[in-house]
Amino acid sequence: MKKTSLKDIAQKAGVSTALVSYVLNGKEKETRVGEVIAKKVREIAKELNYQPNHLAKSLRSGKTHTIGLIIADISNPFFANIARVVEDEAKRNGYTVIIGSCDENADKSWDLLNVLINRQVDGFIIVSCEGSENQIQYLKERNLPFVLLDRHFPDIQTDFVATNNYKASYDAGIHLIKSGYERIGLIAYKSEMYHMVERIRGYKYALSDNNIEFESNWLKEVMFENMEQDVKTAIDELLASEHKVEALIFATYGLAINGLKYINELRLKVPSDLAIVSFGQAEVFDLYYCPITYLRQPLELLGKTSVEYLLKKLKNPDEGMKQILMEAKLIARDSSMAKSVWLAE
Amino acid sequence: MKKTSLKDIAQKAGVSTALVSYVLNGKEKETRVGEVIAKKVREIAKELNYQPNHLAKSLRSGKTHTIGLIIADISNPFFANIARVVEDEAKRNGYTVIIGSCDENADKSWDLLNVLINRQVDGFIIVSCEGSENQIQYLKERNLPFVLLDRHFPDIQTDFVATNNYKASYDAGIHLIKSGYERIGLIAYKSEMYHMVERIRGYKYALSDNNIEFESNWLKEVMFENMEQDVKTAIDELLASEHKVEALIFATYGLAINGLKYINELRLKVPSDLAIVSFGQAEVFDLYYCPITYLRQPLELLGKTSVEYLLKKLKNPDEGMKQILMEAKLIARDSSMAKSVWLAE
DNA sequence: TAAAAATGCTTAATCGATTAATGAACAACC
DNA sequence: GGTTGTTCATTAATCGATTAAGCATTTTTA
Repeated sequence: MKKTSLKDIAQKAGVSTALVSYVLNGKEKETRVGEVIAKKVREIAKELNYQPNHLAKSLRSGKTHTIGLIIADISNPFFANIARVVEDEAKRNGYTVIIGSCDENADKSWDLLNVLINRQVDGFIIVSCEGSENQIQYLKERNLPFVLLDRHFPDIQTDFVATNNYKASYDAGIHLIKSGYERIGLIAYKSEMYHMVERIRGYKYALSDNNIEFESNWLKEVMFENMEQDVKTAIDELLASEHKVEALIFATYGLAINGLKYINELRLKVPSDLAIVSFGQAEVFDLYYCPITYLRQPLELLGKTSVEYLLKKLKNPDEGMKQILMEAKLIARDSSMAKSVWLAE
Repeated sequence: MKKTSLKDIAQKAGVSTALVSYVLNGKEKETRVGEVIAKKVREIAKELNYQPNHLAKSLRSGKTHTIGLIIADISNPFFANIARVVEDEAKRNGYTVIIGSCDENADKSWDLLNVLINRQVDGFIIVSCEGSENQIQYLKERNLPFVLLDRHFPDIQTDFVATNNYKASYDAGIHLIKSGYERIGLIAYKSEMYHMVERIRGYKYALSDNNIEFESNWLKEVMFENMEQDVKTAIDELLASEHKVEALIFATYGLAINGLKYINELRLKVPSDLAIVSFGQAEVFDLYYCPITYLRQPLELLGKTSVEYLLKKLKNPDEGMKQILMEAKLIARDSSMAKSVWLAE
């Protein structure tokens, strides 16, 4: 049995499809449809359980009520959760989301973008990956609406909703220093992405603002593609006796996971052998034998705001540019316990 | 600048849109298009960077090349990963996936289903939640193609791809018994879902096959909605002196997370105070101070196979029913270490 | 009372692609 | 020369909904 269409209703009511369309779109007033017949049409529509055909509507209107969400790495629970928030918020507004993960790969991101453009999504929310600046430029040139989420490019003027990574990282450093640690390392990705650059900058400033001279071998930048091995090497080096660090900041969730695994292997005790603060958030941090201090980003708010701004742009293409930085919150746990506390034990 | 359409090409080539359509769909032979003009059309199409309009195609053909994926709980990393696999596999076949999580809520699942039907997805892959049998029946009645993934209903004849939960659970029990544990508890959900019933059944049979008499207070069935508190109570009861268990199986990832948190709180040592085996898989299990033994389900294969079968059904609606059970693999780690080993330490 | 305005509904084009049916031009055959 | 066949291309309907324009009526206005 086929779906009921406007035509079916029109036939049954003995009127034209135009009239049915007017009634069901609440345009009876403007188009002067008779009350009696309007009521009849509505009844028949209900009776036949009429559901408008999205495709036909979209074809006509050019609007699909669909948002394309491109995520740099969906296996990261932070992103997975943000995807969920975006999906929920979009649904609340009558939009459907098509999600794609590019796995930090610009080529894959480009493919995804094309699939989504082809599907005629109305707009994009994008967590960019390294080397995808050209894609953002492309969207700008083609005048396709989008909002960057969590990551942005300072050299490209775009809307974005992101975390203040400088501040977050600075806070992490300050927190460790206040807890009595001085030799503090940072494991980050080797990347030119702005969020990473900012995390490194914040860390350095936290040190220098507290008269701790930054030592270049406290900073380890590892390759995403070779993370597991690189993190091990980095930790080995950070713990080599000459410049042994007593605390360590992980610039991402993935780095923390790999780092903690290795720290376990080495049978190092957190925080007495090595204090830890990490970006990202996940159940692991709670469950670790010594719960991990982490920077909680305003996940819900980031996701919701990005949807909100995108939808605003869709409604009004001339909407002004929005560039929002939100603050992360440091959640202090035992992994960065004040040095004095465990020294006393 | 608007997208180029068939019409634009037709105009530029001085032919009808029909001819252009034939050429670009590779039907030149059947429809006897002249070679010269065919070449010309192809060149113009390339020059104008023609991309067919999905909406128009879909409207005409009734096929959207889209799959609806309904997941019971996307915050569970097992499901998140399976969603990824499904998405990748679908993309490889030219299909786009629309994902929705119903958060184990049948009403939400129903809403999702309707959104997706409305979007005219070609078919569904569904990880069902409790109380959604009627939805499956509905799909059957309306003759909408679908494949159940990971969970299925024994009373409804459908295609499905799932894990042999009985066997997995049985294996978990056997493994613990072989490791020297006898008083073994199970924390599961209170649920009539078949996968849960099977997990309980497997556990019981493992005991009875080894002449261990099952004690009813070894089995704790908790409410999904009140998991955190219920798990604590369950563990408290399982450890109450009269019927203290020495090993514990968690029937799901979520239960394990909550359980392990509480076990940490209680400062119990795994495995000497309590040995652990869990369903699910996630980085947490590796990272726990005592790595957790778990049942690895064939995630990739489950996802891929479900897509494969669904696509087969889409191509040929009369395709026979497929009901596949795959085996989980027990990954032994320290949390279920042989009793003799830690007794000796 | 004739022109203007309001009322209630229909026609037909449109979005972009597909495809059955048809047609025109020319060659081949008896 | 008329019939049949082949080749190459066009016409027009269709998918389902939207909407500007148009067409009868009836009512109002001058």
